[in-house]
Amino acid sequence: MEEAYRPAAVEQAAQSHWAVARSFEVDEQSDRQKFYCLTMFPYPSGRLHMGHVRVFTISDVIARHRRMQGYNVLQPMGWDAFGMPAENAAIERGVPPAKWTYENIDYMRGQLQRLGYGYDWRRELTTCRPEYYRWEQWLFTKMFERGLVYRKNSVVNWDPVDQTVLANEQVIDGRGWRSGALVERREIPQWFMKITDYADELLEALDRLPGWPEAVKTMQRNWIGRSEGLELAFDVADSDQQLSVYTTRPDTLYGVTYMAVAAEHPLAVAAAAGKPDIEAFLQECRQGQAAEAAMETMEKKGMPLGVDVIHPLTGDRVPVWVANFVLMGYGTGAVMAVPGHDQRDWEFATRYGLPIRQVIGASDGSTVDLSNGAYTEHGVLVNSGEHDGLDFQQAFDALAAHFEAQGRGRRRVNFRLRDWGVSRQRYWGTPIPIIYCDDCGAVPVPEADLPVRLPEDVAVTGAGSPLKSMPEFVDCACPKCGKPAKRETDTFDTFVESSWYFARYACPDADQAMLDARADYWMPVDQYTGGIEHAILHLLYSRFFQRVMRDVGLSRHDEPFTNLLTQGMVLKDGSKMSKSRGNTVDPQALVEEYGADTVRLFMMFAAPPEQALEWSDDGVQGAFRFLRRLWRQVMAHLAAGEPAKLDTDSLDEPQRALRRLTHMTIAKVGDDLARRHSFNTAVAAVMELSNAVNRFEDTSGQGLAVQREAIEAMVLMLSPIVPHICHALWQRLGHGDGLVEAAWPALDESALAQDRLQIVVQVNGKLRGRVAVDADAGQPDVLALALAEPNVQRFVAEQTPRKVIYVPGKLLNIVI
RNA sequence: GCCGGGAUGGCGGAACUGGUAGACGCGGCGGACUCAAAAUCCGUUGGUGGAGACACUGUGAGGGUUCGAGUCCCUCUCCCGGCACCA
Repeated sequence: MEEAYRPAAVEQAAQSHWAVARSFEVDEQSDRQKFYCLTMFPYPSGRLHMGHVRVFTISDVIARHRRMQGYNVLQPMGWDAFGMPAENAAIERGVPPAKWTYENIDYMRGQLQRLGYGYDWRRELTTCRPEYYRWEQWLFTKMFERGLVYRKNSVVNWDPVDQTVLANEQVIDGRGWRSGALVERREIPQWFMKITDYADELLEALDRLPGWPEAVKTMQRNWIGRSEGLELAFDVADSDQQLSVYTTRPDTLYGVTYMAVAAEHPLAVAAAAGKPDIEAFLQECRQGQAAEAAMETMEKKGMPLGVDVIHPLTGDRVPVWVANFVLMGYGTGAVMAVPGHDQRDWEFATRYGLPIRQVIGASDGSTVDLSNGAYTEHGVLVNSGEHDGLDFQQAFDALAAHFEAQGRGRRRVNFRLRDWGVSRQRYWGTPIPIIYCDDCGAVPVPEADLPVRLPEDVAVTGAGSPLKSMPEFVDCACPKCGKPAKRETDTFDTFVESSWYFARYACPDADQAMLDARADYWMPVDQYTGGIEHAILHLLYSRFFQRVMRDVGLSRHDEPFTNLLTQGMVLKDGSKMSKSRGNTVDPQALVEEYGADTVRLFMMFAAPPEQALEWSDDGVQGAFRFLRRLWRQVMAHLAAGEPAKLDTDSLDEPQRALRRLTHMTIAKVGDDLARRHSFNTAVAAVMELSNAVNRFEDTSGQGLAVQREAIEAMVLMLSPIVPHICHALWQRLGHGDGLVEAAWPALDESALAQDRLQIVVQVNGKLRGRVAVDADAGQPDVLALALAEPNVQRFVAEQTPRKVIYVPGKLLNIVI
């Protein structure tokens, strides 16, 4: 009786072997090349979901494959442990966020271990622990010293009923999720990090990241949004004030027919004094949410302020409007409107009956029609006085020089990228290490007093941060003058923790410094894997922090991640599987029913990693069936008798054919795993080899030898994906417990040689037949054979080929 | 609204550099084994026509380039992700 496949026992045995042998614990003492394989660490939401299983399995497959190729592989795991869900759980269930978080971590760690991922658990990081966050507090104080952080007002979603700041996702249809109150925009003072100081470097370095997907680099380029333009001051009529604007289209200056300012702009605020209708409009502009998507999609509205500016070239009076789509936080909070040549300005002008003036003509002299929309191409200036006839660049240069000489304007490079606001009015985060003193202002907490510990035993109510009502936290002495002072109660954006954790894994226990020499050994990350949803924010902040760490002398690297794989989301019912949407599928039940290997195999086989994967319960069965078939196949092979020693010179044609497939599969799977990250096709290729071995019934000595080679290659090639069953099969094949240390199977190029090839024959590009030819046949031989094919004859008939296209070894196309 | 991506059988997907569309798997259908079922094994499976050989047709829609287009170009539709406080 054959031994049956029992996943629970097989997986338990393999995992305890790895644990006892400390297979995945690595250090810097190695003569092998290092390979740092990392996934974006999870938020401990309670249970693993399918998105986690997908990304961790991808990374584990890459890590295990690299090990087999001889690299010294580091694969760590940790917890992005601060964040809103812990506070929400606290509000709903009364559990303190710390307790909830630590319990989730313990549960999820067990789930990860059950899935058999090859992590060095000695390096586990938990960002809500003071040993971790003290170093980001420390880095913040270093940035403070260097002038890389500052405080300014910025806008938040304000819930006027709960008297609290809301996250964008807590605003539903413009109302607070708990109170139902209409959300308002409110400005409060917040801390910012000067990521814009690095804008140029962050942009240019993208050109030197060949290991990143183009889509991600394009998104980051557009996000940084470098532009060259002109900053220009308009004089306010009947006043000594000026109104400054930034424009990338100074060539359209003669087409300005109105100006638009933000509701918070001083000019608007001043104009509202004593004018109830303007005041009412400004009030209306404060309604609504802070999210940019909301601002961009809302109805464009405005109102004249009754103030004019003087056009700097024509001297005409130009009316100033206040408009709800102009944001005080961007640029100067004011724009010059050119409705003839800017689509948004055109729509606004059309709505309010403002004049639309053409000042740009088509370069080819064709007529420009402004009745259905703006003409936004670069063209030639018209109706522009002495500047008529200039092209975009000539006009730009002429006007810039003119206004620079006048002192009224200057050329400026502008970025769409804004400084990173890191203040959050929440409890469950890293305390911002600042003390406010009436005399000394904002003072960073001295290094000796770090970390500023977050009190963990608190009651969270949902109405503001509990820190504010904790005198033992707030009240302190000014580090400079010693007078009574108040501690900052805001905490960091949780993106701060995830902007440097990758480096800390190298030296998680360092207690004298944020990073030590071990980080230089392991960094940069060789392969970083995570969700495409992080393409901009997390990845850009991490690139910024890596440079800050470099500039304060902690690292010698510019970029944190050499190669990036952005895996698609696991969707259910067409949208992202996430805790907040409540549409998760629990992998635990599947692991219990089929085992970790089945779940891993299914995730890798169901879709290519970059693509979104629409979840379906079908298919898991198929993965399980394949593993059972594989198991039986090995058992049947072992029962068939002892193979002879493989003698490649004495093989017959079927034996050579199986051997060719074995080595073709080794080449393909190696390439699929390392270069293409195409795990689904790697699995498919091994399945094909398995099917071929099943059909191969030769039990002679050499027949069994060729089978043995195929089967051992299959077990080795599948081992990164389904390591437990392969560990057990490798044992049964007589290799002991050593699979985890085994090398990737060697490719025998000589096995790939073929002496006959199949050539596809087309007539006028349509498939009409196939011919078998000698491997060294040339086009004339192939053409002669092709013309002899009856079906090809039918279509060629008496006609003379006009053209023959031959793709050597593949295809012949006869054009008639 | 802006930026990025996607769409291929009943389903997940394959086709890597413009060269055989549908590999591999799921599901379906037919059969073997079984008292029966499950499991397993064998065969078959895009659509239409045909006994068959084979032909026509087919990769979201419409157009184009090419000997040849799922792949390249243009226009459009729908879906997904991001938009700075979800992580």
